Amino acid sequence: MKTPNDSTYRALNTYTKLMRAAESVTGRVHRALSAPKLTISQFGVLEALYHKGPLCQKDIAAKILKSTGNITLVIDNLEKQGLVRRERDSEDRRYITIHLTDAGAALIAKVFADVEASIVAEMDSLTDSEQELLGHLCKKLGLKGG
Amino acid sequence: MKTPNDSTYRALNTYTKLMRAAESVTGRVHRALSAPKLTISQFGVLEALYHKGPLCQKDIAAKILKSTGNITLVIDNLEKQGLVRRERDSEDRRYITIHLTDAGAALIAKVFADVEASIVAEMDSLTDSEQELLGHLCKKLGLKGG
DNA sequence: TTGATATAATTTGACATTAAATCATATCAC
DNA sequence: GTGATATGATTTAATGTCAAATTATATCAA
Repeated sequence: MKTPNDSTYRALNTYTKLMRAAESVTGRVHRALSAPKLTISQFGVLEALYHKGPLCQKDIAAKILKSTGNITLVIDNLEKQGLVRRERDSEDRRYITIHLTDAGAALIAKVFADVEASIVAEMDSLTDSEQELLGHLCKKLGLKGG
Repeated sequence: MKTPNDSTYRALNTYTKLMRAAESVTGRVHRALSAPKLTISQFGVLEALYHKGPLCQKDIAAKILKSTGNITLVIDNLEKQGLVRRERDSEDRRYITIHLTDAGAALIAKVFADVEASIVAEMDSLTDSEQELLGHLCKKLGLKGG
């Protein structure tokens, strides 16, 4: 027989497991960032530029789900390390386009490959069909609020 | 036929969906913390004290997976708000035991109930058996590294 | 007892994060 | 053109985060 308490218990339990799995997996995947001394946000910015080409800061912020004020600082730090450069748009001077430097491109190519390999290794504890199923359930869950 | 690329694609895809689901659900659950103006860490500390009783800072750090240096600051801010108080252990003066104040206990009881209700609401987009399945897959995934 | 070692908490320095305010530039309505 | 409004980037203030160094206290070994 199903009671409200059963449902509550099940929901809380599932939520906890989802969070633990996500933290545990990201924790291990992010180890690939420690050697090159990249923060997660820095990696996110480099990866966005690597896969999408030069972007303005607002678009980068939207891509990695951070505030624009934050991006300013993250770009500052990447620029200090010579991994990206800023270029003011001559058409609309409100925009600044961020480009990977050669060093930045080389670094992110290497690091992204490492991260990718590490994700594949993590997912290896599930069979193909389990992965499909997990993906399906996660999608259903994430869609809820929009 | 299965190729390495299929596997890689599937793994990356599953990983992305897992991360998006986790972020999306936590994002919505954590809205319950914005009205009482609690940060996630502050909530974690109050919740630990609420469910486990008074704890020393080292134990709190272990419980919410943060560094002890971090806990010092979070407790400072909670103390300023009158939600917790520090008490130096008279047996072993290296320890400081953190207690909820009456105000802190009242606040966390209310906020925890809200968070709990919001988790249940989130999980409502999955059936009971889907929740069981998701929990099972997450557990299997999280266990990988220890 | 004294010295080495261990442990809990704090401090420091660097970076991240957001919200809100501000600055510079662009665009739209008139 | 001028003024109102919108938009991209920056700054600021408050908090969080870690790693590493430091401080205070305790314990163990000789």
